[in-house]
Amino acid sequence: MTGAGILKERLKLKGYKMTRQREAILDAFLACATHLVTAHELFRQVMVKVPQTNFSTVYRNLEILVQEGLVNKVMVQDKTQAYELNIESEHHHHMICKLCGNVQCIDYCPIDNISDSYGFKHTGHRLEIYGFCSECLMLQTT
Amino acid sequence: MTGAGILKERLKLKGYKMTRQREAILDAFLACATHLVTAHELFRQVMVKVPQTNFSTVYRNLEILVQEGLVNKVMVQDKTQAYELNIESEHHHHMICKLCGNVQCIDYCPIDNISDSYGFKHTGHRLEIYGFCSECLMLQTT
DNA sequence: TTGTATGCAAATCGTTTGCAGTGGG
DNA sequence: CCCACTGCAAACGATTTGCATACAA
Repeated sequence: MTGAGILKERLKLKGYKMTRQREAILDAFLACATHLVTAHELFRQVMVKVPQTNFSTVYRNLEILVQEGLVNKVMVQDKTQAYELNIESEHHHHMICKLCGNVQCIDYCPIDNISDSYGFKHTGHRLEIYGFCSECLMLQTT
Repeated sequence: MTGAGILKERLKLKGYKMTRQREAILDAFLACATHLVTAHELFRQVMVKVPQTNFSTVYRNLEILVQEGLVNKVMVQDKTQAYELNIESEHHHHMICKLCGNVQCIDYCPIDNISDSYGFKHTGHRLEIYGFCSECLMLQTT
């Protein structure tokens, strides 16, 4: 197990039951959780494996993941809500192309030691970098 | 003029007509645009001056401001859409309290020279710092 | 006068909720 | 068996749109 079952394990430990729908949702989430996932993308993927799954089931399970702290609910500019894994080793930020909307991850993080200025206790942060990805840049110059 | 009329001027130059509602919306926006404003906050403020103003008018004007590049449409985690002035001199970031939701501005910006790595052309960014504000921290320790 | 801007009401979209039935442990 | 989980349908809140009217230029 490459950690692929990490969400299932955590939920089982917490006493959650493992239904077909939930399992499909967790699988689908892990399959694409290196980047941001919307509820709709997730729903679409889940439907492939467990076609009767209901949209509200997806939302309810996402909400459980958020409440258990396993997943962050996240907003990307001009988009709908998205979700990402909340595992320390996964800390990273995003570069978002303003033309094609493509999202790249970067490990670089300049915020590590900004904490606790202004009497504010820093527990986390979110950084998004906007611009143009290399593909779109090339298309423009041709 | 301290720049208070900057939005009006720009829109007039572009050929937009200046109605009472639009004027009230722009005034209200400028009055609180040092921080993030939601459409609802704005609507509430506009209603004080021009009570018959309709919600869709507020939305339509915000959309115009966004399209003219004068305002950024922005998402803050777990909140609804918000808007902020898009003027260079206003560049700053936010610290958002996870308890009371209070938003503080910080001028500090660690991102100035991250640009253009990974073949990505950096044109802008968004940084939000989450944690607990001093008031909430005090309430917790008492 | 003329076309832009507005008010109103209805539509739309994403998300949430109540309730009755299903099924995992 | 029992309670958590699901499906369904309806509610909900934020935002958008169509259309007839009002008003700035």
